[in-house]
Amino acid sequence: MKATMKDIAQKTGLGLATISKYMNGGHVLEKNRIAIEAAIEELDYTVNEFARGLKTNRSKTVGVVIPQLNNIFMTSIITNVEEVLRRHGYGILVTDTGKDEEREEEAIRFLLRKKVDGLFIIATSKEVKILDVVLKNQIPVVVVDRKIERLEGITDTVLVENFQVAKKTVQYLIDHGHTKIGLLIGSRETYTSRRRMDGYREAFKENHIPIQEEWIATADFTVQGGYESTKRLLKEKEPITALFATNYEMTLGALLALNERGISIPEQVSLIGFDNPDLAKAMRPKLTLVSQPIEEIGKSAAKLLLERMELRETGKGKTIVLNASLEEGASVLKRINEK
Amino acid sequence: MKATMKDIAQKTGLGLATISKYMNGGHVLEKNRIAIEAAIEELDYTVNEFARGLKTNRSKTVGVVIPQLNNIFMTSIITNVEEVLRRHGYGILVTDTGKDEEREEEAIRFLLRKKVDGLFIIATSKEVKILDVVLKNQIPVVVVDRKIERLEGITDTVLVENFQVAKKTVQYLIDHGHTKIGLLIGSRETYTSRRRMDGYREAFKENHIPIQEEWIATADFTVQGGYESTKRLLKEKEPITALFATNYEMTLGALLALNERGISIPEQVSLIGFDNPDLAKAMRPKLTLVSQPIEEIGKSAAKLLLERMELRETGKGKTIVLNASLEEGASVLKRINEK
DNA sequence: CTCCGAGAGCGAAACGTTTCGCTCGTTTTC
DNA sequence: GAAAACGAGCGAAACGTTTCGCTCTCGGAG
Repeated sequence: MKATMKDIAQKTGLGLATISKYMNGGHVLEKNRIAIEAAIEELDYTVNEFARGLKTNRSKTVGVVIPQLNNIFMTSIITNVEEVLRRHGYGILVTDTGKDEEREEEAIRFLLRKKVDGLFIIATSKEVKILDVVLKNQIPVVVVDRKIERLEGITDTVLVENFQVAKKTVQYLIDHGHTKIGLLIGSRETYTSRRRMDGYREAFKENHIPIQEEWIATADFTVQGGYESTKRLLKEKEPITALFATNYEMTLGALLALNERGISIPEQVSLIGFDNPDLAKAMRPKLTLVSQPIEEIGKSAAKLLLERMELRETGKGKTIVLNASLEEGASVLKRINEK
Repeated sequence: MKATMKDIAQKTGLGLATISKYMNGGHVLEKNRIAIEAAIEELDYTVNEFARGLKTNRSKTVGVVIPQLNNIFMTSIITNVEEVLRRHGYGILVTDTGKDEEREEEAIRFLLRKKVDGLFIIATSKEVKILDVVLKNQIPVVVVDRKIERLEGITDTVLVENFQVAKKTVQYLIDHGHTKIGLLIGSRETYTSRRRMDGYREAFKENHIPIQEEWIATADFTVQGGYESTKRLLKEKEPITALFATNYEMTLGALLALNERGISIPEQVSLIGFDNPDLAKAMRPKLTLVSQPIEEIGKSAAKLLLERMELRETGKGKTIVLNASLEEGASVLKRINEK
């Protein structure tokens, strides 16, 4: 039915090995090249990836393990990873763990069976034990966004400097006279959330300002969570004067809640958001926010993995730390007569 | 290195064919079954999917072609599709076309090379000519959410009844005394947007109410677009009294814009949103919205494709049309003294 | 007691590549 | 001008499955 290399060899009068060589970018005589190309065109030949894989043991496919797909940050990373990899002939097999540790393990096992050449993971569980199996199979892994402590120095990692930027952001609020600052984080277990929270705490500590634990709200990384937590924060006895939301969805939720309550930004409550500069710029007042280099995260991770796969290394413990930046808008009020 | 069937055969003293039979769910004698399982365990054997694929010509992988990943509707579908397919041993190869027709074609060609067993597509271009090649290769295609007219009766399709629900929604607004109704759609080219817009027009027509073209705003399916378009609508000379946003992101954008302007819902402007009942329920006032059966879309599409792949059919032109429903909240005001 | 059929197991031939170790002819080098 | 070096092409042996057409065994029907 479908044409094979043998057919091309027959048609051109060349040997099988020569066709194979051509198909893999090798040099053949000009006249043979033309003949081969003509035959390919005529027979509509394409390499059979199964046979190729059987010989080379590469699928030209990588796995992506993500906690949940309902989140702009995650999907932006996927988009960028996909773009870079596809350009290099790699497809991405996406799996969603639904933030469940068991499903995470299942997903990775599944990808292993599918013979992926490499793996990206934004981890759900702390240890991700199953990754040991992956590494034993010589499959390179790039850990993205959430560090897996026990694998430091073993797998490659791409992270954002969350601690410093969070600290700096809170410092910025403190410098503007705020001491009652709400914080919206995803959960207390997630690496990035913890880092951001630690930065928050550190800023308070350095300024010798006491923290109220109620100011720290876990909002599940969702719009809804941000909305509800913000409402809760507004009801606290010690009313906050500023709010820092640590992802895009929670930022939207906070905005909705504040607006709905008729609380003006920044006059009554100052707000600092996260990600998505486009929206922030369009808004009035222009939103001050922490901007992560989302595109770069995906692209760096992709390039790192590509390199490992090309060289058939499993990873060298290289860690790329990217900086997020605080982009000043007009959503933070300078409080003068603070007491 | 890695164990093969031959090793299992050797270890158990059985023939290769018997092991293969076992691996594919065939019956073997109890004592052999035990021996095989022990050997598999001991040698840590797994089937080599490349070799299997070479023989069977199936990759147990399907392609997913999506216009853009930054959209809850799209990602929810992927999530559901992935869940169902993975349970059946299929992986999903996700490609993002970035709403570009050329990239859409490229993506499909790419998936073809990757030897996917089936394809889901939420189409970017109107014709998607390249699908002819896919079908010629006997690969079943399920068209999701956006009908491809020329393939009616050829590929299977899963759609939402957009026209009726949009008409009904607008009728609902009209019944509540609104005649100046803004509409946020994604673009004028997209199938779903057109259907929703047609429903909107039809409702006006049936009620003999004139439409102002300026009320129809294209907002690119994004929060930002919804936000900006809503602001624009609020500035029109003929001020709208109601707004219908036709996806989740644009709904959020509209909410932001309305709240920011201090326009109370529903007293000054009534709002009907789209998708994501969770947020809608949490909000005050509870948002009236059109709810699409997102989970069902993904699951139906997945089941449909699974069936085709199992039976090695390429599709029979079956169309599943799911109903969206109007869920009443408190974000629409009944205008009494309309004139 | 014989015969038959079902069930289990087997051997070997594919599937379509890549790659190793050759040969052969042409070009370069001293 | 001979030897060496090089580039191009080739044949054949893998890679690890599935599957076709067998054989063999055993139990039950007649």
